[in-house]
Formats: sequence, C-alpha cells, structure tokens
Amino acid sequence: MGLQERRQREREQRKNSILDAARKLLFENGINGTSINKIAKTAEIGVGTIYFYFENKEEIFVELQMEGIHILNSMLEEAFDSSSDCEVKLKKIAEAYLQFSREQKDYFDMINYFLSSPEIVFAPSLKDQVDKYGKQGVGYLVRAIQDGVDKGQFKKMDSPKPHAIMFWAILHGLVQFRKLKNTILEGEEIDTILEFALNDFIGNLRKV
Amino acid sequence: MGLQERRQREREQRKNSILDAARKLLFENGINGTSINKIAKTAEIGVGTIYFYFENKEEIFVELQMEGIHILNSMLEEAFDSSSDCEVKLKKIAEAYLQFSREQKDYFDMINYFLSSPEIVFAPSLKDQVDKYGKQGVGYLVRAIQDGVDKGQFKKMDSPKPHAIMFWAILHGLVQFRKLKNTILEGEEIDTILEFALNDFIGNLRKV
Amino acid sequence: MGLQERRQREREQRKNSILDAARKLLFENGINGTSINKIAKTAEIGVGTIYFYFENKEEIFVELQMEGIHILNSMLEEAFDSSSDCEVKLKKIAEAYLQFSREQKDYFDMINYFLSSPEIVFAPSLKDQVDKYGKQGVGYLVRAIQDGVDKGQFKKMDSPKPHAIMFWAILHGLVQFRKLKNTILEGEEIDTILEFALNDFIGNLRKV
Amino acid sequence: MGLQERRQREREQRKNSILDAARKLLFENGINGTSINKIAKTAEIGVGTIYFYFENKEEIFVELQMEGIHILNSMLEEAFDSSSDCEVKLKKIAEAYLQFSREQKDYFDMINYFLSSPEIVFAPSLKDQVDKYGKQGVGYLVRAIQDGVDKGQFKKMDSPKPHAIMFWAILHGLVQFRKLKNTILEGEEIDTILEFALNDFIGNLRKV
DNA sequence: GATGAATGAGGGTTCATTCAT
DNA sequence: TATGAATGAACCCTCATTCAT
Repeated sequence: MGLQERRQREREQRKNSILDAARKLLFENGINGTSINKIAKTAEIGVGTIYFYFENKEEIFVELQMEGIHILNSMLEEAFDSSSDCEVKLKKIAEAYLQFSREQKDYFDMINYFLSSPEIVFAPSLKDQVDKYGKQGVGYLVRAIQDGVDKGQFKKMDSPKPHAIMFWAILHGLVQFRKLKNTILEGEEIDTILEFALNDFIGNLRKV
Repeated sequence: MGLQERRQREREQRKNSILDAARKLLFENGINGTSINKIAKTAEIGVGTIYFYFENKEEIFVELQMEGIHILNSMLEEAFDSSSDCEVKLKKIAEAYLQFSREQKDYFDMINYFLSSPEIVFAPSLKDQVDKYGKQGVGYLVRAIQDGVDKGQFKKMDSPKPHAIMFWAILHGLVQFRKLKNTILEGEEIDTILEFALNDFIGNLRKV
Repeated sequence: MGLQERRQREREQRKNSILDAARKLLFENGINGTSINKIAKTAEIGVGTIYFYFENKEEIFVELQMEGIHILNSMLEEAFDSSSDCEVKLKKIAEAYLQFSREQKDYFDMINYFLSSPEIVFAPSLKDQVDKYGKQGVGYLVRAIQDGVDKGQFKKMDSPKPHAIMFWAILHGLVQFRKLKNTILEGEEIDTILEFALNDFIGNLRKV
Repeated sequence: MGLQERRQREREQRKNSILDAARKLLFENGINGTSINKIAKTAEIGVGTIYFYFENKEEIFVELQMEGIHILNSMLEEAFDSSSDCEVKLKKIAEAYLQFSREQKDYFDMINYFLSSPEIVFAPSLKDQVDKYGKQGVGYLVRAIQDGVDKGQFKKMDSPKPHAIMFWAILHGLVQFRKLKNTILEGEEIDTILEFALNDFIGNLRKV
C-alpha cells in the first residue's frame, strides 16, 4: 500500500514535470515551437519516458487545455459565490471572464487556438474532453439569472437559458475583439464597451 | 503592349493556380498539412516557381485570408443594401454573418484560426493586412443603427458605435458556439438563439 | 563608329553596374550571401542579362579580385615612387601593404579568401589571371633592394630576389596575424611588431 | 558501469565515423561540396543522427579544424624536443611547419581556408575555439629563443616575443607562397628561400 | 520503469542556369 | 540586346515515434 502510494505519487510528480516543461515551451514558443524532444530536454528526462505518461504529443496539449479550463471555472465559481445579489453575480462573472482573458492570457490564447483549429488538426476526442469541463461554465449564468427571476428581481421568462447563452456570447465575442483593436474596436476601450453592454443587458432583464 | 498584357494575364493565372492549390490543401488538410512542396505538386509546378509569386509561405495564407474577408464583406454589403428599413438591415446583416459561417465554412474556419492564433505563430504583418479589410465590417452596423436613429425608429443615443460593437459581439460569440454544441448550446439550436437575441437587442434599441 | 563607340560605352556601364552590385553584396553578405539573383535585383536588371556580360558567377568574382589587386598595385607603386632613398622605399612599401590590408579590408579579405580556398572550389583559370597581376608586386621590392645595393647603401649580395621574397613573406605573414590577436599576437600591436621587423630586416641589409 | 562504458565507446565510434565521412568529403570536394546529406550518406547513417552528435554543420568543421591544429602542434612539439641546441630547435620547428604544409596539405589548406574567411562566413565562436589551441604554437618559438639568450648563444634582447612573431611570420608567409609559384616565387624553390631566410634570421640573432 | 540513440521523410527556402519572347 | 519566368535538386535542420538495453 505504502509502496503503491509512493509509486503513484512519483508518477504524478513525473507527469507534472513533463506538463511544466510543455506549458513553459508552449507559452514561450507557441505550438510549433514545442516538440517532444524539447519538452524532454527541458524536463530533463529521456524522450522515451514521455511516452510512458502520454500516448502522444496531442495528449499533452489536451491536459494543458484542461488546466486552463479548470482555472477559468474556478474563477467563475468564485465570482458566482462572491455575492448573493444576482445582478452583482452577473457582473462579477463577466469581470471574471475578462480577467481570465487578461491575467491568464497564455491559457486563454491556447484554448482559443485549439478550439478554432479545424477538426482535422486535433482529433474529436480532445474536444469531447474539453466539452465536459466547458459545460459547467454557462451553468453559472443560468443559475444566476434563474435566481433573479425567482427573487422577483428579473422579469419573468420561459427559460433563462437563451438569455444566459446570449450573455455569454456577448462576453466571448467582446473578449475576442481585444486582438482587433485596429479593426473592430478602433480605439474604443474594451472595458468601456463591456460595461455598456452589461448595463444594457441587465437593464433589459430587470425591466417589466 | 499586347505582350505586356498577356504577360500580366499569364502571371495572374499562375498566381491563381497556386492559390487554388493552396486553398484546396488548406481546406482539406488544415494548415499543418499544407506545405510548399505539396502546393507545388498539386499545382503541377516547380517549388521554386512559387517563390516567384509569393515571398514566403505566409504570404499565401494572407492572400487566402483576404479572399475570405472579401467574400464576407460582399455578403455583408449585400445584406446592408437589401432593404431600406434599418431593422431589417440589422437582421439581414446578422443572417449574412451566420450564412457566411455556414456556407463558407472553410473560409470562416480559416479566418478564425488565424485570428485566434497567438502572435508567436504568425507575424503581426499578417494581422495588419487582415485588419485593414476587417475594419469595413463593423462599419455597416454603425451606419444601420445611425440610420434608425436619424429616422426616429431607434431611441436617441450618444453614439451608435458601442451598440454596433455589442451587436457584432453577440453575433461573433454565438457563431463561435456552433462548435460547442455539447458544451454551451447543449442541444439548443443556434438559429433559435440568434433570433431570440436579435429580437431582444433590436427591441431594446426601439424602446423609448 | 559613333554608334559602335556608344554601344561600347553602354556595355561598359552595364558591366560596371553589375560589378557594383556584386561588390556591394560580396562585402556586405560574404560570398555565400551573393547570388546571381540578388545581384540582378540590386543592379536592377534581369537575371538573364548578367549572363550576357559574364559567362558565369565565377567570372564576376575574378573581375572583383582584379580590382582589388589593381588597387594594391597602385598603392605599392605610389609607395615605391614616393622617395628616392631605398630604405625609405622599403618602409613605404611595407606601410602601403599594411594600409591596404586595413583601409581596403574588404578587398584584402576577398583576395585572401579566394587564394586560400582549395583549388576545387575555384578553377585554376581564376588563379592564373590573378597571378599575372600579382607578379608585379614583388617586383618593386626587388628593384628597391637592388637600388640600395647599386648605391652602396646595402651590402653586396648574389641576388636581391631571396631578400625581397623574405621581406614580402614577413609582411604577408604579419598582416595575416591581425585576425589572430588572441592567438599569436596575444595583445601585441601589429604595428609595433612590423616596425621592429622592418628595422631588423633593413638593419641587416645595411650592415657590412 | 560496463554498460555506460560501452555506450560511451559506441558514441565515440559513431562520432568518429561521422568525422571520417566529413573529412573525406571536405578534402575531396571542398567546403561547398560537403553537405550534411552527403556526410550522412557517406557515413551510412540517417541525417538526423548527425544532429545527435553535432549541434550543426559548423561544429563538425570546428572538430576537423582541431584535428589539424592538434597534428600541427604535435609536429611542432616533437621538433622542439628533438634537440637541446636552440639553433637546431628553431630550424627543426621551421622544417616541421613546412613539412606539415606539405604532408598534411589537406589539413593545412582547411585551416587556412577557415582562418582567412571573412567573419561573416563562420561565426566567431569557431575562431575562438581554434584560437585556444593555436596559442601554443608560437609558444615553442618564444621558449627556444629565450633558451638561446639564457645560454648566451643569442644576443641579449628585451623580449623574445617580437623575434618569435617575426620568425613565425616569415614561415607563415613563405608557406603561403607555395601556391603562388608563378607570382611571387616565379620559379624559385621554396626550400631554398626558407633556408636562406633561416640563416639570415638566426645569424642575426647570433651576432653581437 | 526509464533511457536515449536512431530514423528519414519532410519542413521552408535558395540557387545558377536556361530559353522563349 | 534584354528580359524574367521556370526549374527542381540541393541546402540545413526538425520531427514524432520506436525499441533494444
């Protein structure tokens, strides 16, 4: 038992050191600058060893994706819990997403990069795995809106789902635009736009 | 004169045949499956010849990007011109974007792929070139909204720009979600959501 | 006649503009960075045109070599003529060689580079051409020494030739060492060494 | 232990077989005729394997350079040790250098080729590595001359260094001239000139 | 469990030269 | 005379993966 435990722990550590190296390289050099050989050298282990912990290169990237999504979820969850007021909840969630895209830029870029790549490049299995984690995200919004309806703060509606999705679409769309300062934003500050959109959207929920 | 013309035309044709080959490969095999050698073989020309028409591999992709953006712009322009009613205009533009993402899926994926790639992967120059063309897109929305304000159909506002950007963000965000059927939409139809969002957004513009 | 003359002149000008471009590239980028294509682009002419004026790439380099050797010869000749005193003559010649290696560094490097390359790389014909011009160099020394002997300033000798060659060897060897500051000179100044060598050698000629 | 040792030995052997192939090609076809692919084919290994033993192409050439310099140093050392008489020492050293340039012509050419190449062609690092080994060469001369001074055979002098450098310059210069039979030597035998120069130089050291 | 040597196809790019116009 | 489009072998180097130890 103690032996098995130790083995398990060591295995975990090794795996993490591989991920550490891969993350470092991915963030520093991009995906095309991250090879198995370089990961091995960075992690100071043999190339072959990597294949003991990961089936192939892709699997490593899946794991890194999961990390990112996990971080995002934590931030959203914390935002959700930060207040009992459902309007504040929504604002906090929006801020959390913006914050994630800014403070965890590398993860954010990586997730977007992989998600937007044509399916050929990455096997469907990856996306399935990502999906499972991703589902939770929009759930917070649904609950926040429903909460508002239940409390009588928001107007009645058939289902909070479409509103939640629309809200998330605004967030996601806006945050994508940060890269397009010259194109779409054309000098406008993303924060200003976000605040405007938040007020507009929430105000609309509130009204009779 | 006739000679120069013919030269020019031949040059154009060659360039196009290279782009045809590149487009085919890019759409079939993704970016990592599209090499200069394969393009040359597909276009049935020598490798060196390609470098006579394009400085490097990236420039080919830029050109393909432009193609896609050009198509999108045409569709948006047509939508903008299709009606004199500003509410219809907005709906048509939204539909056009959705249509583009569906009917020109390959171009749509390609554009998203490049846009979402971290700067490390593709030189800023590419994005700059794309930017120039991209600016026009959001312009249609600004004009449509302003038109509605001028005509007294929409409520008064300081500037149509934030509304336009918010509108575009909804569209862009929603369309991105198509890939995430299992995650965010969770079975919901994107068209339904879009229509819901459209009515919500436009209704909000309309209201006093 | 007038026509032929003009043709001849134009031909000469074209040739020179090719050489100008080649020289520029050679000095800036080294031999491996100097291609026919680049020369053509720099000279703003077609690639094919170059082959009207030069059989092949090598011939261009031969011509550039000649230029360098011509410059060196001019400097040596001027040094030779600068004084009627034979000791001064020798010193001036030595200085001229040093000066050439310094002020015409690019030519100097080029000559040394080509001369020291194994015969396979450059056809014997090149070296023959270079040889013809090179012969004149050592001639100045022979004449200067002989002059000193005739005037009774230098001791009698069977032939000035060996002394001249030895003198030239010292110069050539020393000047080569400039690149080896850390190896052979190990901090010593090449000028100091040259002056020392000059005095030693000439003093030896002088002595009874 | 036994395993590691064998590994080490095999590694050494592989490395040598690569160097053998590279040396062969370099001597037969010159530097521009020596490509990584050819080396791999000659050594009957995969291209990639080479990069397991050498960082890049340049490093192979550095190693070959070292070989040559090592041989030269051995010959010089042997010459230095061959006699206790300092005059004989000097003559033997001179002969050794001449002998090296003749019997190890390929190495000699290679060294000269690299040393005379403008800095653009080969990175400074190569020269640094070569430098380290090269330093030893001139050291023998300094010691030989100093020895003569100490024994009273040579005249007193401030420092043997300038004389040593001058001596080495004569040798180096003369040996370079072998290629220029038609230019500088113009039929003179290099051995005759060398002997003349030796007597002249040593005679000068000797005199009061 | 862990290693690291080996692979060889493939990557993007350059090249001197030819030749129809 | 001058052009410039075309070639395709060759350049150096990287890669994910395998497997005997």
